[in-house]
Amino acid sequence: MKLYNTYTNKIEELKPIKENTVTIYYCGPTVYNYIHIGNARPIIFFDTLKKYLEHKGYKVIMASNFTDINEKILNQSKIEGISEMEVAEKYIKAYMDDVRFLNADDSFLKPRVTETIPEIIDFIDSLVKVGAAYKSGGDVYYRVSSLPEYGRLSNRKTDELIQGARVEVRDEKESGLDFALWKEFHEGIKYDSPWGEGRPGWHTECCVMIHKLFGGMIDIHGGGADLIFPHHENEIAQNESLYHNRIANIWMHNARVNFGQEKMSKSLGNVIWVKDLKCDPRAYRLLLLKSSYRNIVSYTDELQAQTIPELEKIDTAMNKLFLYLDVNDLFNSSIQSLESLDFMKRFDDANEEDMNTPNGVTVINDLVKEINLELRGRKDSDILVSYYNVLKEMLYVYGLNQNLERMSLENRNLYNEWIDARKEKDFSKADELRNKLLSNGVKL
RNA sequence: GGAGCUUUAGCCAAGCGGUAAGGCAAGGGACUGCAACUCCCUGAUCCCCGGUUCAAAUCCGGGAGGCUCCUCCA
Repeated sequence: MKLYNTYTNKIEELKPIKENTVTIYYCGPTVYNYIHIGNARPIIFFDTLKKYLEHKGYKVIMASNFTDINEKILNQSKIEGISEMEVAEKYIKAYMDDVRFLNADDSFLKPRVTETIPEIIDFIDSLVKVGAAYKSGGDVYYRVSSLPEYGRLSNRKTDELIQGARVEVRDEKESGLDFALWKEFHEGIKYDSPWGEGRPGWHTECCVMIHKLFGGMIDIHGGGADLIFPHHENEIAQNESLYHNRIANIWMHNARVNFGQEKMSKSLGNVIWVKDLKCDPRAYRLLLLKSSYRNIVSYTDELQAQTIPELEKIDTAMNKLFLYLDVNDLFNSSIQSLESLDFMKRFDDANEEDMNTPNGVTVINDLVKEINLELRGRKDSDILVSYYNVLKEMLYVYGLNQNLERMSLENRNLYNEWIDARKEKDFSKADELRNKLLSNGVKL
């Protein structure tokens, strides 16, 4: 499949390092607060990418980290009056709840900074030894000047960065571009190191975790586009200095979610927490899938409201089809009709093109229409079964699937009575049975 | 000041040189015991001005909006 690579600014063919296996890592949250619907975009996107690759037969190993030690966490612990560890635990749990709420697979690897400290210290130590980093006071900094190609990912030249730098240049750095690998720290959680008591800097953890988990280069490194500079640029720099590679063959970045015309961010305070989403979370997923992951989405309540009937239409078709197969005992067939294979191919073709989910959604809509026509018309069993199998697969890949269960024996009897009552034009009895079925949770 | 992205019907949106997908909303019709669902029909000189080409929403130049990054942020 083709994927847009931020590193080369080109759409490239995905060529897994190890045949039939794709390794993915994307930057996870600093766990000091709940996540908002913009933070949910990488969760949803990479979950979708993973499911698509699995649908195509790849084994996917995906990891996403937790930054569980950080000054924000320390601040939050003071606000909440609990320890840093407790803050981290609380928001990791909340994050995982949100992941499941968003119908994303929660089985990815979840490395934590606090579980990677020895490796991080070794890594920094090695960088010092090769001259790519230096100690200054109790801190250690990466020496950007040691890497001529610094800035490749974000298309920046170091002299321009110096001109544009708005950060105050701190005396302890050789250059304003240098970034901290280790910071002297004497409060809260702290670790002993060759440079004294302190904490690791933010940019080091990801490359160390990747190396620890995967033992070398990975296929895809992802994250929000905001991380391209400086975070990912700095990750690459450190890795280049030590391992002489760029960590991942393909760097993928999802665009942000705005709140209306504004940027949505915790610091601006205009956020919608995932846990506070009013609608079915699948409707939010659909909202995102209807746009390319590389385009900014401007979230409004109106836009969200618009996707709700769209999801309902898909659900309705699926429910009707499921009910029909249930009542007629047609689930056992694994027939794939030519028609359904054509839909599947169109769906795959869309996703092969850098995860063109808007076009994938179009295929789902087209299939939904065909299902409705078939259910209204000839009701060919083979076709209906194969449509079901294909739609189910598509909805699973996009995380729009529901958990449908077959009717109980009791409901099935009620259902048959309902059909009979309608045939006999006993409408009051029919309505009664219908209400009973609906209250029993049967989707008619 | 530097870098980049973006502008397609009321709204979302695809499109990557060959004559504008799809969805939502709206209007009209069909189906239906009621309700819901569903189906059919109706809509765009692709921000503006030049240029290249037999052919441009698509390429080039200029202009005007909108956005982002260069600073913690997915």
